[in-house]
Amino acid sequence: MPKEISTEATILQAAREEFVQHGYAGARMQAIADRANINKAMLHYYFRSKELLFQKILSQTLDAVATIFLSALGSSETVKERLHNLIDNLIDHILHSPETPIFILNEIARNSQKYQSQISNKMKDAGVIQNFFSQIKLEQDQGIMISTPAPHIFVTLMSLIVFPFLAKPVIISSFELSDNDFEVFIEQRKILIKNHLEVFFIN
Amino acid sequence: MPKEISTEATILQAAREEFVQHGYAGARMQAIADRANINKAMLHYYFRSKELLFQKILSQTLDAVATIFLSALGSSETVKERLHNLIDNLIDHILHSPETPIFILNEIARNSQKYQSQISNKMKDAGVIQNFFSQIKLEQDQGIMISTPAPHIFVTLMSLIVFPFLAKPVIISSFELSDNDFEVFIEQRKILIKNHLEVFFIN
DNA sequence: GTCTATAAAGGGATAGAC
DNA sequence: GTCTATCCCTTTATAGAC
Repeated sequence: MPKEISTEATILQAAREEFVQHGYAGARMQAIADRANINKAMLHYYFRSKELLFQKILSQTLDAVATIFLSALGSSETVKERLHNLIDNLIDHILHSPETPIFILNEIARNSQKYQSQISNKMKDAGVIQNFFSQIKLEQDQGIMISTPAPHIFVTLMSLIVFPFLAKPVIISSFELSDNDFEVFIEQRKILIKNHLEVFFIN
Repeated sequence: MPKEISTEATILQAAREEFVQHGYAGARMQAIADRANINKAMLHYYFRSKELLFQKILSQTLDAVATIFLSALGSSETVKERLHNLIDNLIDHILHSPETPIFILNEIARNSQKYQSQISNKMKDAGVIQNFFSQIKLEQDQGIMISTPAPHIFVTLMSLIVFPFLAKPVIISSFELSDNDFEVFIEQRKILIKNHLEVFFIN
């Protein structure tokens, strides 16, 4: 059944664009239908309601991010190597779909109790974060890393990686950058962030 | 006319909470009226429309933030002193109304062309940022600071300050913090961020 | 599976009495 | 200034023909 899959995929892509751009409340089923070149009735035929369609999109988005965290932090490399992987892979992912961060943070900030479990499940999956934090503790005990608490290290890293995308419109406007300039700016930050992380390591 | 001012102020406070929590599209005039213990008609009596009421709130919010930037970055102190002021004052302001960042970034991200001018005007007011960037260039020439481009320094700082508030729901959930734990976490970051900034200075 | 037409509810805005 | 009632457009969702 190639036709059905194609239609469903088209809808999902259209819905992703609409939800990500306008948020749940601002998204319009009519707009999704227009983007997908079908009519509204088809949306309800494939996905029962706006809410269910949204859940699908959010779930997909969280899965994609979780996969990156899992593969970067869940390896058996050193902390520094894992962090460098996370920097490169997460930034590349967000460069490819730049609205991911604001989409995730927004809908969670506005409806935390509702999506709390989804986030927790995906992120805590296989206990990767806990495992990673143990590795940090280990390297701190070995004198390879300084003793900053792991949550602070992690939040610092995420701040440096994610914030520029959240503030993209302000950055572009303030520094008068084109979209291409912005990508260059972000590429430069990969190196800058890695340099920053050196403060957590001895030597 | 003490009564009118009080009612207007009550509405503004109620509107701020509703808009900040749900965004423009998700906010409901009925909900604002309920929060203010009045009826919908009164909202339209004091502020003609939802759009105008929203503009008032956004404008107030941007003004408050702009004032902090102006006073911190516009002084005649060294770059380091100005940055330390910005860290302390901005974090204190956001601690007091934690939804400020997501409110600003969101509505701008989703409607950049519309509020572009507002942001630019407030932020570029009196050319404070440009003046501050000149001071950075000066201290770099004097060998006090390393030669990282000013925009990167600025974005790095803003990332470290603002991101944790944007990700608050995720942070609270991931590290199982209470609201009070979170405030402690943020207070710790004031020092941590200042330490981080040392990488931009010689010695 | 796909369409048109329409039901049903939501939500911003106003009229008009007091 | 404040309230009730109501207008009317928007938007989600469904019925039913093809």
